[in-house]
Amino acid sequence: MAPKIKDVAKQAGVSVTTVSRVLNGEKYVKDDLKARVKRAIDELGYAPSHIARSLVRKKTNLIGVIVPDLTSSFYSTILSSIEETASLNDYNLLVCNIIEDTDKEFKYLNVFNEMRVDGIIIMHEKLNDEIRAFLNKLDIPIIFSSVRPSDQTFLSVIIDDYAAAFDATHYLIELGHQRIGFIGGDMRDVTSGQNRYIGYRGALSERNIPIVDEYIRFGDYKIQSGYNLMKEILACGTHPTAIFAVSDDMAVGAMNCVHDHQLKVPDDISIIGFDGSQLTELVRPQLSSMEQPIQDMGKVTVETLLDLISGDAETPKEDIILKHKLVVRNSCGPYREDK
Amino acid sequence: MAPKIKDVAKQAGVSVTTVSRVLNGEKYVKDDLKARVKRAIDELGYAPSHIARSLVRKKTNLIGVIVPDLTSSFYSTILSSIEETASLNDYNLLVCNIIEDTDKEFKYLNVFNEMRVDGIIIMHEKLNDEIRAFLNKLDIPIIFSSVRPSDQTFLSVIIDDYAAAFDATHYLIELGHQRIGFIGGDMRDVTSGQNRYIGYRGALSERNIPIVDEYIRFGDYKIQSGYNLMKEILACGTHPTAIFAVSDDMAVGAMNCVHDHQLKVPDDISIIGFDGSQLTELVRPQLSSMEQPIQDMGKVTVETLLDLISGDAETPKEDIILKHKLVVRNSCGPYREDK
DNA sequence: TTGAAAGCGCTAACAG
DNA sequence: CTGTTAGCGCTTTCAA
Repeated sequence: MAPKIKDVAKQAGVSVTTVSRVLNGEKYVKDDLKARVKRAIDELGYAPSHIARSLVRKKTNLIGVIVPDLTSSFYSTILSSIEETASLNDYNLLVCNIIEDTDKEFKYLNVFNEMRVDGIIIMHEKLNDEIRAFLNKLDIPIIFSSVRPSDQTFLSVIIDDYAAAFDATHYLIELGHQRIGFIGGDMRDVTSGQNRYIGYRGALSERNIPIVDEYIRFGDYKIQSGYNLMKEILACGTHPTAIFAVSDDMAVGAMNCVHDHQLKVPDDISIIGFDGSQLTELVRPQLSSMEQPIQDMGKVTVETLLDLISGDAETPKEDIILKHKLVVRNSCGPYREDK
Repeated sequence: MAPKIKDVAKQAGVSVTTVSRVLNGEKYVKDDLKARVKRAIDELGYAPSHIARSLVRKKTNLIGVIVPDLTSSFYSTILSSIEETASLNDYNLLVCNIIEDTDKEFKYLNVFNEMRVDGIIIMHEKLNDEIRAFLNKLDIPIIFSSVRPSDQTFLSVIIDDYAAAFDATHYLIELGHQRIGFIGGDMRDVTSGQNRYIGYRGALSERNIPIVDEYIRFGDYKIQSGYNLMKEILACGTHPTAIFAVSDDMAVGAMNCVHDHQLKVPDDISIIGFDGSQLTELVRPQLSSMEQPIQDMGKVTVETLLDLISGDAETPKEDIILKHKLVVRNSCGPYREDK
């Protein structure tokens, strides 16, 4: 059995209180006692039980994180940033990978509650009623990262998805494209689904470019989905000369589809992605993308959550909007007459 | 403050023991009491404290996981599988992303210890002396996944890296290639560094194909590294007609480099990767790869660790070797005279 | 400066 | 079947 504080006390010939004091770096301990305690700790290889500490301190230094898909380049990167920031602040991550599995999510939320985690980070916005109700009853600070659920009860760290989608589409228009297709997300998602779609339409409307329903498809943000939707779009009579996909994954899927149809990106079809994931630099041609500040998003999410946890007065009441940024690589070219 | 078991007991007019009993699904509780307790739990929105339970049960249902790089396709996939299996068995994951940061790893290992996690999964093999010593003193079950550290103290779930590398190289030879380059890993790593290298050499030797040092480079498994090493190899007078890269990431980097030099895969150079990560199907041409059973590896790792934790007699004393598998896609072609 | 003792929220003998 | 009670390993008054 691992040694306990009592064993250390005995070994050092002091009371447990004194041991506790040196453990917690308190001042009022004479140097010689402190030294004896430290030696005893070393000799016994003692490590304080975080469990016992949590019980009395009512603080676990645990953050529960709900990720939609660990294997996605976007989420794994943001998670990595979350982990880094948490670690820097002496917090640890309990991660749950829910793959569209609502039951699993609910179960984990319950576990987080029982674990008495200090805070919860959620990275998807498809909350069902059961979960929404549960979340509202929970008195654990909750923050959403990269998404905002439809009700405004919780704080979110996001970008302005409407503006970002608008700007991405605008970029394609500026390149001279008129037939611009849209590979969208889930319209049940406000931020990544609806807002990006509206932004796309907004940019076209502003220039009086007709909106062609045939060029517009919705999927699930994944590569395969991008591939399939692109296939449908290519089946249109005169297909678009440019595509705006609302995730890099979908954009890559679309690129692959174009490739498999013996067409060239960007010569035949320009494609712009969204997110700024690692994929952008990994594919050929490299993917231009409307990028979210992924690293920063993770960092800000954790820092804001920690403020929420510590009950800091300065904690923002409104969503935190980070800046998006167009990063041009090689997947978009000017419109060419002959195509 | 969240309600405690005592509150439930009072509300239901029973003792805390009875509440504890229905909480733990014990038999000897009369139905009417059971019903009253359940109602009280609902009314109060009571959730038992995992902290308190852990303290008395001496079991946390926590598994600490050390991942070298969360954003890597290989590790995020295996982590995803680990998470799934753990969740199925009511275990939760504490994840630590160490990015070649030994201090962070040491710190986390200490945290795992203080948290009294029930088991630890480690996915890298570069243990320094300090960490090795710490691990040996720890009396928490530890298992290595996808790697095996040089000393045999701990159990590993791996493939036969020598055989896999041999087979991959052999495949290229069968395609008629004689000038076969090698993009390797870190030679301090026994499994993914040394064994794969020896396997490569073994396959060449078997056919009496001379080993050309110029065609052999070592890196860090990442895309950028593969890119850079390929660049060096292409700078050789007569460059190889085929490349074996010991990670899919490096293989993709090499492919990109070939592409950026206006050469074609596989027409000019064949490339085979290693791992079987998601990247293989995402790039064009799709990458042939010597695949590890990633999903299964995560699953087996957790299941074996759980056996270790429960002290099952059947727990294997020797490393668990899973089967590798060559998956042919479009990145390797037959040797052509004209190239 | 130091220590004794109460208690964090729960489980598990041990009685009844 | 049900309740009393003693801890689990630590922090924290409160006294000394």
